[in-house]
Amino acid sequence: MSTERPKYDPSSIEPKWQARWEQEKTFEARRHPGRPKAYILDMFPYPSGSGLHVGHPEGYTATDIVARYQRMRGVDVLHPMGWDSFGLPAEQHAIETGTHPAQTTAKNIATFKRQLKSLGFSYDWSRELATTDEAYVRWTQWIFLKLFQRGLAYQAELPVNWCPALGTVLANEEVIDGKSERGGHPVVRLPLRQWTLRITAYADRLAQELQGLDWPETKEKQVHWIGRSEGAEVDFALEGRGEKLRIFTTRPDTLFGATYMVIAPEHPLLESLVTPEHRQKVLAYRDSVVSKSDMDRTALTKTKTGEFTGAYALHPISGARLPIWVADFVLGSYGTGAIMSVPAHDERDFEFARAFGLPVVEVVSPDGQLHDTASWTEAVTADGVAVRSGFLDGQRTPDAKATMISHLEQKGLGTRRVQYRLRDWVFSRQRYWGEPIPVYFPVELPAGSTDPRKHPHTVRYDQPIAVAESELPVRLPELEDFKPSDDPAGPLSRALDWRFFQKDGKWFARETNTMPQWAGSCWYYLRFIDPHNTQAAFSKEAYDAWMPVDLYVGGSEHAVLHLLYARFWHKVLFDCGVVSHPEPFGKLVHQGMILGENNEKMSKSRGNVVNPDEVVQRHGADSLRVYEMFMGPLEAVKPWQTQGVTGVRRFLDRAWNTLAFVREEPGAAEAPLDEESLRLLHKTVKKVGEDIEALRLNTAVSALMILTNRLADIPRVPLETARTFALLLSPFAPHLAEELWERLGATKSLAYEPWPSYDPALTVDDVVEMGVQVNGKMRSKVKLRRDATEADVRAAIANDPNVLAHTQGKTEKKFVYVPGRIINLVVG
RNA sequence: GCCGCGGUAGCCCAACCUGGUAGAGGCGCUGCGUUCAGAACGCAGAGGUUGCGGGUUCGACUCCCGCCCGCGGUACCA
Repeated sequence: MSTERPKYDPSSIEPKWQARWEQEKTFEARRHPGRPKAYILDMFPYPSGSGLHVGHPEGYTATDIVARYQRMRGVDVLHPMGWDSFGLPAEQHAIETGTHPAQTTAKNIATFKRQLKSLGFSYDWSRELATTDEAYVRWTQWIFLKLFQRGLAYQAELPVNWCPALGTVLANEEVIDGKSERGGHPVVRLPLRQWTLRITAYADRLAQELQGLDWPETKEKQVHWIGRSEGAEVDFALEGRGEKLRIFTTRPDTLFGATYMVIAPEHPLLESLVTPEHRQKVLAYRDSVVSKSDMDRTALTKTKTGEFTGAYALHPISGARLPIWVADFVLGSYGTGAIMSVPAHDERDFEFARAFGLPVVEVVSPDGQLHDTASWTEAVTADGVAVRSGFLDGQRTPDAKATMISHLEQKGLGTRRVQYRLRDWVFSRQRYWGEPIPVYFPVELPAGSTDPRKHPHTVRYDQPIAVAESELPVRLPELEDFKPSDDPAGPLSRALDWRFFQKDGKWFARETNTMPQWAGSCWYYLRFIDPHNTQAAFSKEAYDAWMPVDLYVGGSEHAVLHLLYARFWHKVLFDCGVVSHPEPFGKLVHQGMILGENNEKMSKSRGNVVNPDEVVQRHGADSLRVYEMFMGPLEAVKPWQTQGVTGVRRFLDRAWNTLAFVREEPGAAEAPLDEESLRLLHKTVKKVGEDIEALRLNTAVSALMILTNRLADIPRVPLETARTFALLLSPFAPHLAEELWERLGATKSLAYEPWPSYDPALTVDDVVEMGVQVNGKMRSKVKLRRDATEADVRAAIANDPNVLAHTQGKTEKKFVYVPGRIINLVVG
């Protein structure tokens, strides 16, 4: 063949087209009146120091394909990218090297941006933003003030995991066996003033408004996380005391089966109710538990532990004396931190009762008969009929619950109550590299003190004052030293000139806690619609033009936290009238993780990390993109196969060799396409379009491969066919497609070229081969027109020896003929 | 334990939604062509009791029931 022809060379084609797109601002999002819009969003990355890994381009390629496809269909597309750039690693790096986190962050962003650009994604880079930008922080703080003004941001004393050696507060996951995961330093549980967001006020809406969303199983995860349970709060009198012990139960119908009470080790009444003779043991037990993190408490305690306090509660109806125990399986942070124990009908209570020899009384019976619990090996938790329960006797469980609650409410002994597993969101971090919380407090100076930076003073944390909107953003102070101190107030407390200021002759102190990394990602999708607005977070026009997000793709590790937090903020903004949809993300897809070649999670320590830069260098961005889509279903977890990339590279090579020179062939413009190839072409146009819309990108690639193989086989490819192919390929391998498009005679980018259409009549074959079964077993095949009649079929198979061999001497019982599908002779 | 997803050729995966000839595509393997030889390329080919057991049906990878295995999430939330 003509050896003069250039080979497919992605290393020259790809930079050429990337430069062209950038220069011509091809992908700047513009809204045209009357056109449909699509807001196609990736979860923006945290720009880590190690750069992009092959997992990033998976979701990004999928959205890019959809974005490019939609543009070709005449849809206005918003497809932005930015950086979730606050975060611990940059701060940790600062502590170790003294490099300012802003510097590290800028450097990492530059690397990420270069890598993403090398993959040819069609982002509108003019909308790039970073959560660390002051212009962005300003509006993050503005939203915080909205929460604060609505009473949804409040301060509370909460126990945290404080590690004095590291000088930091640790997440539960970072504490193992009472020691820090990193370094093994002791960790103490310490109550600390924290900003908290009242997400529980939105619990029901967050659960219910999931219903209309096109989301995967993530919806169930969120519902479970929110964990609504309905029940009652009941007050138990304490023997010999004025106070009551309030408990929460979902089974008020089992009240008569309560044989003892259990309170959490952190219960406020514990100290005062424990009797002198039990005091020592109870307090020792409490101390042993309280120092543990929640994780350890729940993970390590398979067998129940606890102590009797010596105190008794009185049953609100029967007046029976119920011993009060303390045990760590009762959590201080859920419900009221106290329970009534009904061992016959609750697994945990049953276990505890057996461990400590407490009585088990049956009050719910499957058959209404009375049973002896002595031989029971487990609790009966199913619904049944109330027994040994006075006025409830004979009632089914649901009725008994309702009856008991009304009774309690009537007598003033308890109330109906809905309880959530979801807790309010601890929103402050004792860190430097985060958004300052835009709040300050009055400072009181005792006589003789004039300057809180030098003299003793009291900060009135109980009187928080919102920073005026006009003064936003509150910027981070410059620090030389990012090291934590032994003060849990965090590094900002050392920036005295920043922290303390005077106004109208009075001293005030700024909040020294910062926001968690989640804050910035809670609303970035809103800033993308109007990223340069200096008057507002975004304009109403921009909102109406682009919102809501039509497709949101990102990892399922964010299924609960990020996606719940963002929805929460959105709903608050909805209530403020700032946004006009109750939900921000219409359709959500989680891409599956890409494993290493050895089928294990990619990690440096396993030595199985694939670097996308190397793949791009070797085979080009188009090969990487197409391979990642071809690996398997987008949502599936799948292993990397280096040989697979080679296979895709061969496909692109073949496409190049088959199509790049079509125009130079004499007579290409008039060359006819044989009927079978024509049908395949139309089938492919149909399938690729449908597959993109359903995000079945693996099978779309496969369809393109089939078409390529066919075109490579026919003697001459017509120019129009080659042009159609380039358009079909372009969302997947945009650089190669643009290059082909140009070689086939175009002078401008194909980015807005109309997506090819197809003739439905050509997408079905009129002659099909059908299987012929006898009694359901395949015996032969026959080629017939799709619209063949039963008589045609009978004629066609009448003399088929393979069929006759199995029907000879038998009588036909049934003749099944599904046109285009199957023929089945049932004989006997 | 509970919830979710999955199990098809040596490997990655189609076909399952909507039952109808088990195979689209890629990798690997075998043979042939090409080559001094290899790589690349081209052509041809082999390879499966669809995790197991039962049910429904003329017909089950597909639908239903029960189990086994793998992965992810969650874990004493009263």
